[in-house]
Amino acid sequence: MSGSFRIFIRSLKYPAAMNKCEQCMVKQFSALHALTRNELIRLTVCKTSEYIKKGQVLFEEGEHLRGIYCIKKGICKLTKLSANGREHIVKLVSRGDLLGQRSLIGNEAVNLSATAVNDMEICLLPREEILRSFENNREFSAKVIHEVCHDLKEAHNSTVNMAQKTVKQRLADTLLYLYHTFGTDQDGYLLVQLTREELAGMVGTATESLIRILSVLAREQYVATDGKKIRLEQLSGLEKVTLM
Amino acid sequence: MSGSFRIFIRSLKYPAAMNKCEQCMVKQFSALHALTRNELIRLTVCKTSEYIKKGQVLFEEGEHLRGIYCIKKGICKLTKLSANGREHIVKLVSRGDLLGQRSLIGNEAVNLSATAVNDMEICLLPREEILRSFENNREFSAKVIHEVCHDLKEAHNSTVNMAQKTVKQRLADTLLYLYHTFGTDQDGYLLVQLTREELAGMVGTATESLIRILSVLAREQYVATDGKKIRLEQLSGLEKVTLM
DNA sequence: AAAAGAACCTGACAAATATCATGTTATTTG
DNA sequence: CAAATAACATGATATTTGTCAGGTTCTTTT
Repeated sequence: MSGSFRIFIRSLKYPAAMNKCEQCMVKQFSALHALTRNELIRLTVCKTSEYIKKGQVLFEEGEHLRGIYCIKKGICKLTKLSANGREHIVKLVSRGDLLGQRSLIGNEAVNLSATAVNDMEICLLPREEILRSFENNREFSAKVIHEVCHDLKEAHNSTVNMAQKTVKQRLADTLLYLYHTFGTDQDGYLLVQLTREELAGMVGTATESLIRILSVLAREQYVATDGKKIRLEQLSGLEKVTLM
Repeated sequence: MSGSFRIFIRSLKYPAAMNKCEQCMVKQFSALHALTRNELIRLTVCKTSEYIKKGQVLFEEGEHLRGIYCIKKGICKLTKLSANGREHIVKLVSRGDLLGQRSLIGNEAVNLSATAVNDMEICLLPREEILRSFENNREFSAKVIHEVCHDLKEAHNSTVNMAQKTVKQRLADTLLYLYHTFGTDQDGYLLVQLTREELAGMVGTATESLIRILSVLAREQYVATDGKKIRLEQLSGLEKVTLM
């Protein structure tokens, strides 16, 4: 009781309350949740916040990061340039996700490029500070490792899907993924709006092929499109498509 | 007869020297290298050794492992059954590699099946003991995590390759991988001998397609085949193929 | 509001890959 | 060793996907 009173007083004195890691709601979605109050306070003073415009690049394949990014707002695509010059989207990350843990832990250059899909708000948590918590806070490191392990599992699944499924199946997979991960607006349209080229980059196909097959799914009543907006009409039908 | 009797006596008195983790050379290739003498001694008493015949299954997708496997001898394929019933080979592991770290750390069922590609010798290091070292031995856990991070990077690369490269390019990749990872015999033939079906499972294609394209590479003088044996004739040529 | 550029779409065709059928050669097994 | 089985190989054909070329529509800029 008296504790929360003190906190209230302090937040009056330092009005930039929204920028304090201790009070940031976003951390509850990631390993940062395991950080202690002290660690968060230390982070607050050394982190930097950034606004990233849609289309802007956070970092590119081969760079060395200065820390890990915590996404407060917006969605970001992690891509890799293929030998034939196409941009393959390996993963989408959004509010609450961390970026760059693998490179930090592995002490390597990043393997993927990160580009904002819409306007973003992110914090850069410096390398040294995060590594310190990683060393000293067992719960934090366990969560980070857990996330990496989960990513690895997903990546293996994804590899097999790319190798064994048809474009139509992969598109159905991708649409269901977007639906379940990012949800829909009031009218049932997917909240993430990707260009056809980006969708093709996720599915792993040529843009023309993607457009064609999306319109096949529309003709078959599984989805409805309205410009860039896509609505899934028959989840069960799409799920059947993914299994052939 | 008297020989095996003596061995029997000795194994009672001095539990078979070759089976002591402290003296096992294989560990130098993996994170186990970081274990202390005491940890190794504890492992020696609780680990179990197994001989696995070619074709035998170590574990299957969905199982819960009782620990991690350390491969002393032989090669093992990690596979995943695709929706269309094909067996996709996600990775090959061999002498010195560990198996099941991800599942152990993530505390999940394994995502892949493991099958011996040739006769193997493995040790099962029980879950509790490994987890104890993982908790208490900083160097060990760091190495394990490092390995998982490396696997993740590889898996992402693999996903992009599956999505963006042609079968011919992927086959060239695979052959070069087998060459660099497992080497060749005196005559220059690849040491790992996979069936065409297994090769197809690595490349992610139909067996017939694999056979056809392998023979194209042979016709183009990049490789020479002699039954199951494959020799890479022009590394630089194959490397060019992988880049289109 | 016109112009420019990006995104979207479709047709025609080519290339890559899968599938089915069938035969041959190795390898394993009774 | 013969028989059975698995592995390998190739042709014919169907299907899937990519590429190129030409449009339309939407968005942004001037």
